[in-house]
Parts: sequence; structure tokens; C-alpha cells
Amino acid sequence: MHDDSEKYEELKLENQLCFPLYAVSNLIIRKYKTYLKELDLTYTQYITMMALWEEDLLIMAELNQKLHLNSSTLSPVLRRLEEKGYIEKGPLEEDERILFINLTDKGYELRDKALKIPKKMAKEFNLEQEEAKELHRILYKILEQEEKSKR
Amino acid sequence: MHDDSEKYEELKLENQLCFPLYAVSNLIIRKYKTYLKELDLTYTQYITMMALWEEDLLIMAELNQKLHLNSSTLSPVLRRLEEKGYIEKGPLEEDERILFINLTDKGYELRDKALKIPKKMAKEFNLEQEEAKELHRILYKILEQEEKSKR
DNA sequence: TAAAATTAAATCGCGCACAATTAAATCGCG
DNA sequence: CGCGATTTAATTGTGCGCGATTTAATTTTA
Repeated sequence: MHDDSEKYEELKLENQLCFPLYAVSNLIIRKYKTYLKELDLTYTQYITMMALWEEDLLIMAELNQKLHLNSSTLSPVLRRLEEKGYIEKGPLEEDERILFINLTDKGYELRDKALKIPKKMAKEFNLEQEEAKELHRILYKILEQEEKSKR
Repeated sequence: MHDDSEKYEELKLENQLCFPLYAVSNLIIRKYKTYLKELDLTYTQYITMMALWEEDLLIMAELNQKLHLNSSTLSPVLRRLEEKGYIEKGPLEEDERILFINLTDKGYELRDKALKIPKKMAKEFNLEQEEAKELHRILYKILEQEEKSKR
């Protein structure tokens, strides 16, 4: 009773994949905070801006898919980005159920300020380039598997 | 102006490591929810219970370190676990600043119910065993690097 | 073409995560 | 001993992240 037998091996923290994923994700977002404070952005606001820097004029559904976040998360994020003057948004003329999202000039300008962040973050994690690549590959494999299963 | 030149390559979402880490972490926690609902646990409550199943009687500082979460996150988590009757906690006699945390019998019993969760989750992500191992190794390398830098 | 079904985003309620601050107990130095 | 410094956890305020529900617009269908 209350033993530590191998029956429970699978329930040990160190044998999980989910746990280090969660801990590393939290850790990295924590590190970003220092640098993002200067841009007056949260991490979620930052990746939203990244999506828009790549492709201005998105609709909500596209942003949901790109960021793997749904509207109940993104609606308030977009409201705050609009309040800060980085984006503008509104209903599409052809179909007013659909929300378009656009960068403002101020939003475009932020991109140059943001440019130094990836360099700074890279220094924080001195992974071998091979490891970084492999990590990247495996994570995207998981994400793509998920997208496939949705269709 | 407003161009897409290689100047901004580093700012593309797909060239980040942080973003897929964050997205996969969210994805996995979302998947856990289905199974954890049956145990009346959130994901954070679940990993807290895992830590206690491995070693009953922890103090707050140990739990902070094990879970990479600080007391401002864990205090309310522990309060809820106590309300559910899975743990008990209180100040240590020798030093009343320190909080001890303990499983109740009900908390121990939950372990057997939880045992089927890892099997179910493994099915959701059919990674090659080699990939899972490599992912695990790299993530722990990052976590250990961080712990080292704290000392 | 009017009512029902569907679609898209917003809102709501809850529980994290976290930095900053506070509160309380213990330590250490004179 | 006594009191300022330190240590430890709790509290506070903000912003997610998400499932469930709601609201509003469009499409389908009888």
C-alpha cells in the first residue's frame, strides 16, 4: 500500500513528455517578457503581430488556424492590440460575420523594433544547431498531425 | 517599404522554436482536459498530484522547483486541491514560514484512476519512440541549463 | 421566400502564470 | 537580548486559454 512499485512508472513526472513541454514553454515565455516589455507586448500579442507582419490583412479564422488559438482567446488579444494602435479590425463587407484584421502604420513600424528580439533570445538557449532543428521538426510533426486529424 | 525581404526572416513564425513549443504545449493540455475531467483535475492540478504521488510530504519550495512554478501560481492550485480533499497542508512546526503539503487517503486513491491516462495520451501522439526520446532529451537539456544558471 | 439550420466571432466564467507587493516568521549582528 | 535584514509563502492585478453559450449574419430548405 502506498508503494512506489513499477506499476506507477508511467505516472512519474520525469517519464512524461507533456510536462517538460509545458515547463519549457512557460520558461521561454517568461524569458520573452523582459524583451517584450520594451515593445509593450505580451507573448500572445507578439505572435499575433508576427502573423500579421508576414501577411497583412487576415481574417479571424485564418489567425485561429495560424496560431492554434480560437476566437475566445484571440478576441480580447485583438481588442488590446487595437487599443494600442497596432492593428485595426472590423466586419468584412461581403460577409459581416467575418472579421478582418489589418496592421496600422504604427504596427508596421514595430517590426523593426522587434527585429532584435530573436537574436537576444537565441543567446539565452545555447542548443546545438542540430538539436534546435530536430526539436523544430518534431514539434511541427505533432502540429501537422493534429491539423490532419481535424479534416 | 512594407516589404517581405530576408531582413525579416528571423521574425517569421515558422522560424521560431518558441512558437511550436507553445502551440504543442497548449495542444497537449487541451487533449488532457478530456481525460482529467473524469478525475475532477486541471492539468496543473494533475502534475501537482504527480509530484506528490512520487514523494508524499513536500514543502512549497520543493514543489516550486519540481514543477518550475512559483508560489503565486501554486498557492491557489493547492487551495483547490485541499478543497477537493486530495491534499492537506499547513505550516511546518520547526519553521512556520514553511508550508508542508501532504496527500490524503483520497489523494492516494486517485493514483489508480490516473493510471490509465498516460496510455490514452500516448495513443493520441504516435511519435516514433526515437523521436519521443530525443524530444524528451532536448527539453530536459533546456530545463537543466536553466537550473544551472540560477545557482 | 420565410423559417430552420448553419456559420463566425464575441462573451462569459474559471483557473492558471506571473511580476510585484505584502505579511509573517526567523536569523544574525551588535 | 533587540532590532534590522532576510527568508518564505500568500495576495494582488493583469492577461491569457479554453469550453460553453450567446449573438448576429448568411445559407439552406421546405
